[in-house]
This record gives sequence, structure tokens and C-alpha cells, in this order.
Amino acid sequence: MAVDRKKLIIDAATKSFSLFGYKATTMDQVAKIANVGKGTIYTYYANKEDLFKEIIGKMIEEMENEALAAINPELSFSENLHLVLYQVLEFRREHQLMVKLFQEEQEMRTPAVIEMLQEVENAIIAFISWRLKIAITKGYIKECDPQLTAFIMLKMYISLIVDWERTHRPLDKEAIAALFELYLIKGLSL
Amino acid sequence: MAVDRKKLIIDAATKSFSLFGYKATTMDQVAKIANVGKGTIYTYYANKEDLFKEIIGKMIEEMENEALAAINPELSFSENLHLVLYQVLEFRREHQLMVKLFQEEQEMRTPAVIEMLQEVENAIIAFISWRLKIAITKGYIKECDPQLTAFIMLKMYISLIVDWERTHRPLDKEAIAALFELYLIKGLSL
DNA sequence: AATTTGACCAATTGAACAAAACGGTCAATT
DNA sequence: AATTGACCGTTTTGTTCAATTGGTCAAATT
Repeated sequence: MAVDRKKLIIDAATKSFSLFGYKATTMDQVAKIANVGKGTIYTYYANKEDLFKEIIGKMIEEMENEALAAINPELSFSENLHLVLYQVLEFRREHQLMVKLFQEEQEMRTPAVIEMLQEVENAIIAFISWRLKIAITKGYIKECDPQLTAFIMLKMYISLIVDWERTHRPLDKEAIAALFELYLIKGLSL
Repeated sequence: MAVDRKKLIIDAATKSFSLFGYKATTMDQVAKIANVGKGTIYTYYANKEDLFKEIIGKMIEEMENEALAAINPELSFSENLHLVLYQVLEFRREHQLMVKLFQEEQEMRTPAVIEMLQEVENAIIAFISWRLKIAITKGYIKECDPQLTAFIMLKMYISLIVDWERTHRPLDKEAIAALFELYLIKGLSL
């Protein structure tokens, strides 16, 4: 085997999507960066969106691995929850492709991008939901709908980090952990 | 005094903003509906945005009154919190002007509309924050930053009602109250 | 004299058209 | 059998220009 053209294509597309976003990435460009004829791309992927899906899929896998790696069995459930969610949002903030896609979602509303980001959100919720089920079984937390609870947790976390920072000074990692513990785990009642 | 031209203008503008949104409402149209020369509008308001601001201000007042009216002193703090937030979101859902503005915000991203909706959100948060301060003083709930807590409450509430409904079957009023109580007041810890 | 008005102005918008760029195909090439 | 890029129909982009817009102000009205 001389060169793995499929890998060349994925690498080229990942680079271009990260640099220019989905819409601004052309198949000609991907072919050129990959040093491959445009037709070759279509022997591996049915269309542009299909290529995009594969790359997002790999990114989700990567994110899940990082989230799993963040879990520390020696710490409490709520501390781990914080670590995982923080890891996820850091991933969102640091990975060029992710940053570019969020930008494109709210600036250009590219349908394919909106769809894929929903996919990413679903994957995150599924991951948290999975950990919640374990926590409930082991009796670490109350009975609750894991799906809905994971949804609320992610939304609250995003609110605390992304939305709050839009109009106020950012909260540091410890402050977020404390707030999350207060609001969701302990509750406001005395 | 023959006719209150200022009131004619406000009524006309409110009607037009509610029917067509901010961008699609022209000053000529407002003048025509109000049966007033266009120049007259500019004796009361410096520009279109100024007129818009006045109308949003009146709407916020109306919303605050309805929120206050929803409070029932015989019920617990958390029940009242639910009533107020539910009232606010019902207002958002039912008032034609509000509906139109949310539509315009996400479809056309009109800057003046985005700015005013931020103003509305601030007013809601200020209102909840005020009630929270009272609750803390009276010892109904734990010490916490009222501003930040109100922010989180509104965001969580919007998540439960608006965002959740986008991909799942809607939660009824009682379910939302129970979830709000579970997540924010009691907490997930055993 | 004070208030109200709509013709008027500069700036913005959007319809219409042409040109360029796009995703995807496939006959020719390796 | 695998790879390619010229080619095709469609979509997007750039450009023009007339119509519309927010805002002004001299004239008309009270």
C-alpha cells in the first residue's frame, strides 16, 4: 500500500473545516490539500455532509475519551461530575474545529452545522446520562430521569460558563464547582 | 386638549411592532396608523429605536405587574418561585409583541431587537433577584448570590420549557414544578 | 406663537441580472 | 481496478440601480 488516501482526505478535510468552517470549505480545496483527485473523495464519501459526519464522529470519540480520562475514582460523584463537564467545555473552547463550528452556527446558521452540533450535544448528554445511571444504582444520588437530568446539568453548566461570561466577569473553576454543588447537589433549602 | 397624539403614536407603534416586528415597521406606517404627520413622532421621540424602547419599557412594567400578581403569600417560597417564572414564560409565549421579537431575534438578528430582549432578560433577573433577597433575609433559603442565582433559575427554567420541548414531549406545569423543586431547592444528594 | 405636517434628502435596501464558484459525475487515464 | 480532473447543472456571489427608509425642516395650520 503506497499511501492511505482515505487518511489524507480526512486530515485535509479536518484541517480545512477547522480553518474555514463547513460552508467555506470546498471539495476542490480538500482535494488539493490532500493531494488527491476530487473524484477520489467520492469513492470514500457519498457527499460533503457525509465527510463532515465522519470527522464529527471522530471528534465526539476523542471528546468521550478525554471526558472518561478526567474521571478520578477516588473523588466523590459530584466532584467527578464537575471534572467531566469542565473537561467537555474546555474541549469546546480549545478545539479549533469546535470553536469554528459554534461560530458558524450562530453567524451563518449553516443547517449541516446546526445538525451536527445537535449530534455533539446528544453525545454529551448520553455520556452524562450513562454516568448518572451508575450513580443512581450505586446510591450516590436520588432517583431521577437520567436523560432529563443530564440535559439540565449540561444546560446549567453552559449557562454558568458561556452565558454568564457574556455580561459578567468569568467564574473560576473552583467557583463553578461550588455553585454546581450548591444548586444541583445540595439544593437551596436549609 | 383635543387628542393625545403621543398616545396615538404609542398605540400605533405597539400595534405595528406586534404585527410586523421592528424592522418591518416603518415610521411612515406608524404615522399613518396613528393619523399623525411623520414629523410629529419626532417631537416625542428622537428616533425609531427610542420609540421602540418606550414600548418595551411599558411591556416590562406590564410583565412585572403580572409576575407580582402571581405571587400567593399563602404558598411556600419555592411554589411562588415556580408561579412567577411560569407567569413570565407564559407572558413570553402569549404576548404578540414578545413572540414577534423572539422570532425576529433568531431569524433576522436585528441588533435593536437583540439589545431590547437583553433588557427584558435583565428586568426579569432583577425581579427574581429582588424576591431572592427577601427569601434569604427571611431565612427561607440558603445564603447565595441573588443575581447569579436568579440568572441560573431563569436559564434552567427556559431550558426545561423551551429547549426541552424542541426535542422531547413538553413537560406539564406540575412536572416542571417538581423538577425545579428537585434540582434547585432540594438537590440531588440523599 | 406653538404645533403639526408632508415634501424632501441622504443613506440603505433589495430586485434583477451576470459572472463566478460550487458539489457532484463520469469518460479518459494510469 | 483505482484515480483523475474537465465538465455539467445549480447555487452563490458580486454589481447595479431604482425604490424605500429614517430623519429634517420650511411651510401650513391651529
